[in-house]
Amino acid sequence: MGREAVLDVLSLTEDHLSAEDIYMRVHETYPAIGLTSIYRTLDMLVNIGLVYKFDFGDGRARFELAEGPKGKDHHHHLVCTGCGHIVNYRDFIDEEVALLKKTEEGLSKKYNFAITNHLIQFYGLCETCRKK
Amino acid sequence: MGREAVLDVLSLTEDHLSAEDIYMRVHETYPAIGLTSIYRTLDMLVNIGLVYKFDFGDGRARFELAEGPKGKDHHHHLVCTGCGHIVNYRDFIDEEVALLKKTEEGLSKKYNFAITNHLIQFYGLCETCRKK
DNA sequence: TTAAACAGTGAAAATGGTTGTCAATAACAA
DNA sequence: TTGTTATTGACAACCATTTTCACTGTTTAA
Repeated sequence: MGREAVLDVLSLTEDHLSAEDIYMRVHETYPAIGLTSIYRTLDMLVNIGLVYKFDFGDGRARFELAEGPKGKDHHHHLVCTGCGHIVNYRDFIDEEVALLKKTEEGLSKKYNFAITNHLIQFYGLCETCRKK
Repeated sequence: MGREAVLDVLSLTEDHLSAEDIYMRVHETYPAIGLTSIYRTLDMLVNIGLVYKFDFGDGRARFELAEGPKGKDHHHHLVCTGCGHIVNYRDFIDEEVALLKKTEEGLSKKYNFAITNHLIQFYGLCETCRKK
């Protein structure tokens, strides 16, 4: 089963890998694996909450390990619309999360939603792309 | 030119239309239009900032009119992962935006980004989907 | 032990939103 | 008119993802 292999690959990087990125890395140590299984495994990992699936607008889904039990590694994203580079930032998170929690409660009540997740992303141009 | 037609369609709804949704609606009053032109026009409108492009995870891009000059209609999204229903909420926005602005400044400085945009979405289950 | 039911797998084909190509036409300039 | 350029839509190509399906190994039941 490739579950372990996929989790290993994801735990070794800060990058946001696409399904094919993951496939290629797993393939190195486990050449029998097929792309289909990668998709299947990712789908399953996302469903049980071990992996997050993101869409940064470049036409392919990207994956990252969900943070541990205490939410230690929680972060948000800063996306360069020029080159696609993504920064995981962990500053400001505390304030953001506090506000989000408050907002979440208000929204839950008003719109009768059971909120399970949130997404915060900033878009802009990184230093390099700004100079072009 | 379909620019006006596309903007008209978008200004008449609170929904988040896909390219094909827009195509069908424009087609009613402008049957000569082709889907290619819709994509081209949307691309252009997104580039000049008149339209926002979103991805809510259902495999197709969705579009909405950018808010007016004073940002009067600014809102964030509440997405039901069960049925895909999207709520535009305008409550809590003031606090959120204030914090975002502050965060934006910090991130800009620290990571040397020229931030142009942000995205906030909450995910969960709407009342109907929760009962299933 | 044997056979049937079942779960897991990868290759290949299918799907479907989006993009690219290209010829036709319109708009404009010389 | 003639040449140049910009817009357009039909259609083909693209490509990430999903579906199908045959094949395998494993468990279950008798």
